[in-house]
Amino acid sequence: MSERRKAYPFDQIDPKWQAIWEDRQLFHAPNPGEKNFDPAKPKFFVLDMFPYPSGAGLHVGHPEGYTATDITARYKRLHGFNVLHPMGWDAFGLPAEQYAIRTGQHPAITTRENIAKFKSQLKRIGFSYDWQREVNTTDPRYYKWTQWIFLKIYNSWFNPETQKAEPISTYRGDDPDKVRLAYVAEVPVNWCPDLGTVLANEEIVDGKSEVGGFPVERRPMRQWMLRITAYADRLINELEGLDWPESIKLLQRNWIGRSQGAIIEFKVAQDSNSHTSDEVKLTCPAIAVFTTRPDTIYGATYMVLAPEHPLVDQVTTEKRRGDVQNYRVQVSSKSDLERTDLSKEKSGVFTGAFALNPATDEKIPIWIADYVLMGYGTGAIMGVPGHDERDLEFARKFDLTVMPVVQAPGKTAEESIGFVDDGIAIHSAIIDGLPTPQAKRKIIGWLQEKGFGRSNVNYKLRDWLFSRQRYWGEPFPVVWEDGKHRALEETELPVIPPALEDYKPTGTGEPPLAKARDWVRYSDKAGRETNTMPQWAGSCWYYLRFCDPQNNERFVGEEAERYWMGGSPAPGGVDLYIGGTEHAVLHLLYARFWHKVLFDLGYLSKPEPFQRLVNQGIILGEDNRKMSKRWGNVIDPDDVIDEYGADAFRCYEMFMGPLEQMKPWSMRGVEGVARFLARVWRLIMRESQTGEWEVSPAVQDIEP
RNA sequence: GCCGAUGUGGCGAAAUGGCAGACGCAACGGACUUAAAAUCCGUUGGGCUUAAACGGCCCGUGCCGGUUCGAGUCCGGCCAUCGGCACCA
Repeated sequence: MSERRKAYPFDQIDPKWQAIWEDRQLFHAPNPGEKNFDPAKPKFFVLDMFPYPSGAGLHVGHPEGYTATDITARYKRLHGFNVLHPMGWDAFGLPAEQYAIRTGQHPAITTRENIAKFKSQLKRIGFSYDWQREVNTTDPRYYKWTQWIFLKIYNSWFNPETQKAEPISTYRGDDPDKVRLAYVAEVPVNWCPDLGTVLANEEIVDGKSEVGGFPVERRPMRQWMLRITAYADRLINELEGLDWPESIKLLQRNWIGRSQGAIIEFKVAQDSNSHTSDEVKLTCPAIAVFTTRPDTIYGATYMVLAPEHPLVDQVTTEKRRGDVQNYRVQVSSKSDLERTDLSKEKSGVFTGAFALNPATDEKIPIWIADYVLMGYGTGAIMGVPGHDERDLEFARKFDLTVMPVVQAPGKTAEESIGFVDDGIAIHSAIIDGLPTPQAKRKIIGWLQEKGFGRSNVNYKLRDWLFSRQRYWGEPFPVVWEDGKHRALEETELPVIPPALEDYKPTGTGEPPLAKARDWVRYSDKAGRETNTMPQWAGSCWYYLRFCDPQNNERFVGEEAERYWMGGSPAPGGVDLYIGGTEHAVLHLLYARFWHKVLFDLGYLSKPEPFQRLVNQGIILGEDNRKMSKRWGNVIDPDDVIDEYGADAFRCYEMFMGPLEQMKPWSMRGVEGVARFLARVWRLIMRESQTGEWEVSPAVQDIEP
């Protein structure tokens, strides 16, 4: 039984043209200085979010965005652009390492095999990538430069005067280690016992690890941090000129979470403490709070510290010490997840201490409660139950004084309780009668004058926790000597990880690299840093490497960078970047941060990497559920191409509906597209008696 | 709770403010075939008019209102679904 004849002979067409593309290297984009480079052509940089080459191979979601960029690339080439359309591999990562733990096979081998599979699948679909520019983040020739960029970050500080990163040599203070953009800190981190590593805030979803969904706990550990908070304002402001979906810009703005407000110092009332001594008076003079509503200070009738606040022990009275300790233990035993889950109901305990409201001079009680988070602001708040929902709920539960100090339009003072928007200040002495914005300005001025406070901007964004206790990642180009860290010289790069027999996490938080004693030993006195960088490191700059992937002298050549990333008069940077929304606050924020540091240091032409961003939607299974082995609804692109060919596959990917939308796969839809293509084919071709395709007699040359 | 997106046939969907439903799926009818599959051709939003066909008419883009000669499209207010954030002071 011979194979059924294909209505459209894609089995002949696909390989024929793919071989021709390959032979003639038709999709290679020449760099300035290369032969065939035409300076008259404008450039166009079309980028896909490069994949992690997993063992499972491509799924139909990958080629959706890739098809869209490929169409754009081909269109732009035909319109006379020099088009940079590259592909590569974000290949450091957990699955290869976990496979290594199970089988002992080195992750580099697994990675090489997976890349080969991905690459052959992409070629079969017929994408017009410039394969001469392929990059792989796990290649020492690539991560040498990832480490080099880390050195640049380490050897820089953020100058608040210029609002720019500068070489650390320009820093005039006494201890440069305090201001480096890469620094070591003992901080409460997200420790994931199942993964045996710490994770960044951005990698935690609902109190669980984004990868694997394992529980995450807080514990203090010594870790490498990157000072991304220094760039908070620029990361918000410079979103402005970008052609990105509004929703993604918003996600980033919210994640950075800028709030304009004031820090106000509340003195602890001296006679409030039964065991008050001179010592306490000296060591515990005031508690700082952050508020966005300094104008409501006359309504601050109590104060709350986070249970973990360092001053809790000092202010708590002997009588209340037992209750306070119990509450703190109770809170600390809850995971972050439980803490937010059970948070509907307010809880807290009185410390027995009182603070002085600087505006009213009234004594107000100091409580601790877990609705105040140590990680935000100063870890302490002034409670204004009249004009904050949470404070009102707390005050009602514990019977604290509620006072209206902002009058809502058209309401009486009493009716204005619970009003949280801008209104008119009442019962507020010096700011009485002022609308909220003026009241804020005036009270901040007054607080500043009296030395009680100052205006302040606060961010939700935390510094980026940059070290991982893993094997399969970039080693840090850092050594430790006498308890101090020291960066290696550029000439010592790349730092290549040691061969290991056993890749297992130690479980203690000590990285697996620590097991390689010989490797760790750098000199008689110095030992290597054994943490590795997170997977995001490689993807933070891969688009730059695509501009000049084989350069051994520099992370990217100056001329190549200017040409592909500069792009005057166009806005510059990557002209079109397509990928999923899942990277909205991860890759897309981190990459912007690195880009800005390199820009400040003079290595790049433009402050932003990705000018235009489009998010593709998720492709669901035929049953309208997310594709997953569990549901058995996963579509393998190879199967589709076997049956219908690359053209039908690609056409269907684009035919399904708007790129940005979430939508279900349909095999019948693929079939329909295939029939459509066959009709187009037969407009020109017909099958002869012997079964050969020949030009239809209906098609004739016409004399011009 | 806050923010964002979406809402059009039986289904996936299309439509610079200008003939709503292109294209595809499914369904139905037909051609080819001994027959079926495959393939090809045709019909297909709802209703009325007509013996039937042709033709003609009315109603239709979640709901209510507005702007406009004209609204799926623009504006205001609801409702529903999906997604993100969520004690952020």
